[in-house]
Amino acid sequence: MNSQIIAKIVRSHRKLSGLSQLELANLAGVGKTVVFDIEKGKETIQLNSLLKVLEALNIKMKLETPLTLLKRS
Amino acid sequence: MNSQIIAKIVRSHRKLSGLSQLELANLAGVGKTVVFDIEKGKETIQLNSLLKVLEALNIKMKLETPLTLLKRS
DNA sequence: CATTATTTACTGCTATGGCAGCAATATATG
DNA sequence: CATATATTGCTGCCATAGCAGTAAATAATG
Repeated sequence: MNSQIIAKIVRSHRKLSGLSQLELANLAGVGKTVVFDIEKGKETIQLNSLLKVLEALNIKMKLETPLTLLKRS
Repeated sequence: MNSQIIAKIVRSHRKLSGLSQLELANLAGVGKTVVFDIEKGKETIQLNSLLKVLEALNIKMKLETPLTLLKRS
């Protein structure tokens, strides 16, 4: 997982949901620049901004660990 | 998934790996403040910083989407 | 209990993320 | 083709993330 893959997933799901970047930004409660930057693969976006956008798109983040402990959504 | 859950996962896995926060920070190539902040549940951590720390702990981030497209690790 | 190691907290500093507004393309629609 | 909408790419500004250094508090060890 890296910012480029996140970019593709966000963009494709935004398109599939029929939202513009501005609409998604408003839905997620972030500025449009954040959506632009995420879809551009920016590595330095902040976690909360990314999580807001993912939540607006109904995409869940999961962490997969070698030890199968504490896996939560 | 939120920053509090990420905090718990990072802390528990760091402990299990026998690393201090400073050692983990050095391994991950970030400042010690970043590890402190992640384990404190800071929401405004930057994505690349988080990804570096997760990678150092061998934790993979995955995105789970309603449409089963583009799932990659 | 005393000593060491670790974690937490605080500091000032620098770099930059996030923001709105505007302009320029690019895309879609009639 | 003409118009409307969406996107990308700028801009300056402000807030703050990240940094190293230090010190205090906590935990671990002999």
